[in-house]
Amino acid sequence: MTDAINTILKKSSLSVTPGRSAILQLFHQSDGALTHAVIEEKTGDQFDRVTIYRTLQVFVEKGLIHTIPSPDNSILYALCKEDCSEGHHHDNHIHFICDKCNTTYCLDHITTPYIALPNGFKTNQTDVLIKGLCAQCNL
Amino acid sequence: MTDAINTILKKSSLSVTPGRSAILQLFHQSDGALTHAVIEEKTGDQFDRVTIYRTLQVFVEKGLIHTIPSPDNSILYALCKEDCSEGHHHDNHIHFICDKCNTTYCLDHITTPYIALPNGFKTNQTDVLIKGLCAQCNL
DNA sequence: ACTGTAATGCAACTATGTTGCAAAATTTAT
DNA sequence: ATAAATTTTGCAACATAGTTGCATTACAGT
Repeated sequence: MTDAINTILKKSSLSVTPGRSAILQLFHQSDGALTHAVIEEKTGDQFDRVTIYRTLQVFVEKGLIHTIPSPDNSILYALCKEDCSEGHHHDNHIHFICDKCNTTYCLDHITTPYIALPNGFKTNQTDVLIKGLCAQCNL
Repeated sequence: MTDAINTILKKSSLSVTPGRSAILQLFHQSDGALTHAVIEEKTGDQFDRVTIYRTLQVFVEKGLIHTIPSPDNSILYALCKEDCSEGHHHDNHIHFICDKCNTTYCLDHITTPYIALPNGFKTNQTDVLIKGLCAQCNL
């Protein structure tokens, strides 16, 4: 497992450090998106706050994770899929936040719809954020 | 002008104070969404930071303004339209952020599309955030 | 104008995020 | 395997955002 994680890091030409391995592994182990605070907590305060911030920054730059605009304005980070490359994110999928359990899912297989804008407006990127109940909480 | 603003405040059963009038007027004068920092600046530091925070909170509660999830995670506030009522926002329109001038527009006349979710998922609210170039910057 | 209620400003505090720099760890080359 | 060069880390300090309690002040209704 750790080997696979480290291979990903090397592929992105990042040096392998305990912090980066742990954080990337965390992402691969979780369903949903993570906040800085959650990462700090789940890594058991082994790593400095600053290290986590910088690690997340680097991961975003290298196309390993992407940020999700959230309604309560805490930055969410989630794994990118294969087609995200360094510098350019293909982040055209839909994000779903459960009102009950507060988990954020990336619904990768659902792509954002085309939305016609008024004259003169040009779309670069479309983010869709749906709030509601997830399959687990909707039973 | 100020009279019209104060009438709105009274309709929402809010007491009329210089701060509330000024801030609500600011919203009615601007095209796009505003951040706390911008409001603080545009009111010329007449009002305490805390007062502005509390005013925005009250306006959101009363359905006068709504928050917009933004990609850079600064909280944006924008005027609600007629059909927003106390406690329940009908915030199903599209938000557009210009990459160049950074203005955020509420495209009220364009409603969010229906998006089919996986089995078990239930939609409560859909937010759409489009980034690109606005009519002014796309000339 | 007076009184009860609500809003304001101040101070202090928490949370979140950033920057510079020395120490430590990782990588690369030998 | 070792040493040099480069990166990363942790610490300290700082910057920005947002919250809370409380005394003072302003507002609304009579």
